[in-house]
Parts: sequence; structure tokens; C-alpha cells
Amino acid sequence: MKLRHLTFRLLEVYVAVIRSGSLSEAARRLHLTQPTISLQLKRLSEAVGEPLIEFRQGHLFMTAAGEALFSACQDMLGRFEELQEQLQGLQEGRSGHFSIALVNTAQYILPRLLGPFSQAFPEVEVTVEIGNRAQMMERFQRQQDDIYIFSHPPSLEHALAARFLRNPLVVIAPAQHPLAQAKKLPLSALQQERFLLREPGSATRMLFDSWLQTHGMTLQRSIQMASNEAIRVGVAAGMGIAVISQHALPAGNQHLVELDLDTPPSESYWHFIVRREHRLAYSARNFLHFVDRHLEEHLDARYVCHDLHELLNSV
Amino acid sequence: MKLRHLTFRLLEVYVAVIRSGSLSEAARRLHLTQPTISLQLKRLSEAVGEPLIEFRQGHLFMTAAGEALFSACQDMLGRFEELQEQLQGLQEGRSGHFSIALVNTAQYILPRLLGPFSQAFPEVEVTVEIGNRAQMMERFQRQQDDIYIFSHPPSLEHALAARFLRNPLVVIAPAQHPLAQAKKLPLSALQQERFLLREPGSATRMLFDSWLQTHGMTLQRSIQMASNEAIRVGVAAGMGIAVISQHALPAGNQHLVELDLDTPPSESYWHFIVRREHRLAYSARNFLHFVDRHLEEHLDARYVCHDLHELLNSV
DNA sequence: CTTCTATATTGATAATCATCTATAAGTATT
DNA sequence: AATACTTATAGATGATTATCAATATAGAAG
Repeated sequence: MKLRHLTFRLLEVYVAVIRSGSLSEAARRLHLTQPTISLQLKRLSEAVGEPLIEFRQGHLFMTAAGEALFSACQDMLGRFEELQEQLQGLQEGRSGHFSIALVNTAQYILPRLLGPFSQAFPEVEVTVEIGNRAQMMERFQRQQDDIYIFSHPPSLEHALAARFLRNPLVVIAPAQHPLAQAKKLPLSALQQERFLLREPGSATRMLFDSWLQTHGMTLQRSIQMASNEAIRVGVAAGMGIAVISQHALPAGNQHLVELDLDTPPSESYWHFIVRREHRLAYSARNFLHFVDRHLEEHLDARYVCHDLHELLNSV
Repeated sequence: MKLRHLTFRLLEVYVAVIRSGSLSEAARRLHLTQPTISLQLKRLSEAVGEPLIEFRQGHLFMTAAGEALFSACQDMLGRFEELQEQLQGLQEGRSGHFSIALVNTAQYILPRLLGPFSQAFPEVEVTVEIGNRAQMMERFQRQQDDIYIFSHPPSLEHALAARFLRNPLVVIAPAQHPLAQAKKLPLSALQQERFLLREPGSATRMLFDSWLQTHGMTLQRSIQMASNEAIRVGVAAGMGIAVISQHALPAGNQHLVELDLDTPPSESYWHFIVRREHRLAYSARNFLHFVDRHLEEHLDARYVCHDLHELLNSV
């Protein structure tokens, strides 16, 4: 038995013949002529090296070899269909895997999108990479992930970016802070405060620095901390005040207050970023589509932006 | 994904590539050139409609689609090998099915051959048809079975016959019969006995009748019974005497004696018979081979004939 | 015995394929 | 940069295939 030239088509023909119990009927079903079926069958039989069917009393019967083949055909074609199903799932993004890399602060947002997505598409596996901006930039350079989330997108030469959420910054202070209840504070009022800062290079820090600069201020005292958590806890404990993303601020924290400034820190936007040349995994694409459809549903509608459409069209 | 022209060969190539992790290496293993592999892979990828592999850091990786395909390939090729194994089993007669039809008396012999055969080839299914000569002749005419066992083979025009065992006939009487101990009895001494006979048409009856005829005898009294069992029991119970195949006579029956005649009934032979045109099932052929090899082992060596060889050569 | 229907065969054609050699182009290791 | 791998592409060839229309043949039904 030489498998070499056995084609799935041939097996399909055979199965059709057996199922319909007649060559002509099979021909009709497959939209072929009867001689074609006859020939195919002959070829198949030659490949197997045994007669497969025989006619007795005008009816078609399988030989033992024919039955073995038929059973094998069903199994193999069944597995083949399963494969097709699987591939289709991949192409429609219903299954598969993608990875998404985000800077620390974004981890307060992404789960609200990823959670519902995973429920809707349980077959999709997602790897989430989290780190500071420098680390994520490195991953971006190396093209290690399908999707990135930055608030300040890197050079758009090799990437496409789409805003999806405003990223308002707020100044937080401990609840007992003397200025806690003040209104329309001038920035200068904070000159003497001790600031808890994210590391240089982080988006929040970059925004903060430029905010200071536009107001011609320099800090007297500051402490650098690598995580929003640490800063939040630090502020609550009275170590100082800080500027952080509003999203990193859980609602109803009794130990913290937002200071009301006359010129609040300028805000930025969260972006989805994909590499231009890296063909987006179907599942990743599907995720972005999902996000585009359900942004308002899962995130604060006041801050939502709808730029994803364009990105999805050009990928 | 168009399955039409997907050939098993192509899947084999793909599996070889993945297993070896390199096109060139796969080419070497399959005794092909590298460009061939490259092209095949391209074709396969086109058929699937997705890239299957990609190279990163000089190493080959599968895409998600590639992995799905690979897994499917393994399954399908595995099933294919199983089929090949099955077909080979059929061709060697190690598996499959055949039917053997025999007249009643042969059922005392066949199990001794069929038992060991079934042990040696547990995968072979055998259907045993048993009936009187008329019934078996009808089956023979209709070509319903692979092998027949007759003591008088039917017309050899459409069949081949091979003797494999002598079929000696004996005259049995109840143990208390007045002639039980007599030596060299003339046939005429039995003239007045009541004979228990098999039905006309049965081989035993035919032999018996011709035996009588050659001695110019006619029976005074007889009773017809359709089975050897019934006759044996009948004789033991004193209903009369009978001529039966020695094989139908269990050794050491206290209630029966064999009469010692000066001219014993002529004996016949058991034959295997196969139809000339009907291609013998591999398993049936294998059975005959088995029998040919193990005749002495399982049957009384004194009665064995070795004609099977010729039959097997000409089928 | 004829008629129908089903299968087998023949002959032809265009497409596809497997496979080769030769060559280009891309990487990784000196 | 050079070398020694790799993979990719091009062009050629002979084999194989799928497919058809037309026709022959066999088996069943009337």
C-alpha cells in the first residue's frame, strides 16, 4: 500500500460511495460524473492493493479490506474536519494565543477589558507582561508581544497607536494634610511638600516633570518609589504627597484626598500599540475588536476614546 | 483550506520537517533535495491558507496553525499506519473472517483443527455452518462459504478438493449383543439385524448402501435417524446396530462394541473443498496452510493424508 | 426478450505535482 | 568580512491526476 499519492479527496469519494451505496449516486452528490467515480475507486483500490467493494445481487458490499479502509477514512476525515474547525477558530480569533505587554499603571485598567474578553472567548490564551516603561520599551524593540499598552507611545515609525482612554493625573495627599480641603490651590503652594515619585522614564514621571517645568518649579524634596502601590501607601502614611494616575486610585480610600489645584496636571492617554510589520495574531486582533465594541461597557465612559477603529482598519 | 489535493506524502514531509527542525535535515532523511521540501512546505502552507512555520534566531518554530496541523498530522498518519497494519493482517490471513461449512459427521473432526487455529490466530473470526449433506450442497451451489468439508466431494468442475483424513466406517452394536465378541463375522450374519441408518443422501448412508449392494444384501429392518448422536444412543439402548464413522465414536464407550467383520465397510476420505472461481479469503487460505502444517499434531496420524499442498498451490 | 439503469472502459485534455539542478539570498560563526 | 550553514526561488521535465464525453457491457425489472 503506497500512501504517497493518496489524497483526502480520494477518501472523500470513497466514503461518499459507501454512504450512498452506489457510484452514480455518489457522483451526483459530489457533482462529478459516474466514470470519474469509477476511476477514482479503481485507483484507490490499486493503492490499497485489494478490491474494496463488490457487487452482489445488484447491491454494493465492502470487502474486509474495504471495511477497514472505510473505518479508517471516517477516522481520518473526522480528524481532518476537527483540524479545519481548529484552524477556523484560529482565524476568527476564537482560539489561539497572544501576549499583551503593559506598563505598571495600566494594570489597573486592562483587567476590566481582559476579564470580559476571556469570558467571551475562553479558548484564547493571553499572556500579560507587566513592567516599568523601560522594560516594556525593550520588549517592544524586540517585538516580543502582540499588543502593548503605553500612555506615551514610542516612535510611530514602526508602530500604530490608538488612544482608548484618558489618563487623568491627580495630586494626592494624606487625609489629614493641611491643604486637604483647600480649593483652587496654586501650584506654588506645593513647593515645600515632599513628593513621592515614580522612577524617571515612567510615563507618570515624565508628565509630572513637564508639568513642573511649564510652571518653572523645581522640587525641594522627593523620594523615588518604583510602584504606584508603594506611593499610595506612602502618601496615606504621611510620607508626602504624589501625582499618580487616577486609575491607580481606588475609589473611597479614607486615608487619601485629591488636592484641588487651579491648574491640574495635564493628562495623557492610554494607547494600544501594535507593530506595523508584525502581523497581528488573529486572537489579538479579535481582542482589539472586542475592546472596540465594549469599551464603554467596562470602563468609565467619561474617559473613553474611540480611536481603535482606525487602527483595526489599517492592520 | 482545500483538502482536495492534500496528500499523505505532504503530511509526512511536514512531520519530518517539524521532527527534525530543519528543511535540509528533513530532505536528507527523506532522500529528497532541500528545494523539494521547501516547495512542498509552501504548497502545504497555501493549502492551509496560513503560514505554518517561521524562523527566529535561526531556529524553526511552528505558528499556532502549524501546531494544530502537526498534531492533526500525527493523529491522521497514526491512524493510517494502523490501517496499513490491519490490511497487512488481512493479507497474511492473521485477521479477517471466513466461513467453513461441514456435514454433520465432520463436526467430530473439525474442532480439533479449528481450536488450535483460533488459538494461534485469535483475530480471525470463523463461522462454522453445520448441516446434513443436502443442506451443505445447497450452500455449496450458492457459494455461500469459503471452505467446505465433505466426505464425498461434489462435482469437481467448479471446485478443488483435497483429502486430509481417512474416514473409516465401523459397525457398532450394543455391548451385550450376541455377536459382540465374534471374530471375522461374515456380512450375512447381520442380515436379520435391525439397522439404524442416517438419512438417504448422507455420505455415511451412501457408503453403507453401496457396501450392501456389493454384497448383494438388502436390509430387512431399518430405522432412519437424522443424527449420529441419536444413532449412537439408540444402538447403546439396544434398538439395533449401525454403521457410522469411527470419528463419531468417542473412545471408551462401555455400552458399545465394534463388530469385527471379515469384510469391513469400505472407507472414504474427508476432503477440504474450495470453489475454483471464488477467490479464497486470505484468512481461509491461512487456515488451510495451518491445517497442512499441523495435521498430524491434532488428528490421529494414522489416518492423515497430505493432499492439501496441491490444493493450496493451485488456488 | 427487451428496456433501464448502473458500472466499466476508452480516449482526450488541461492542470497539477514531484522532483531535479542551479542559483540567490539570508544568517550565524569565525 | 568571509565562510559555511541555512532557506527560497526559478526553470525544466516527466508522471500523475482529475475530469469529461462517448460508448460498451452487465444485471435487474418489466
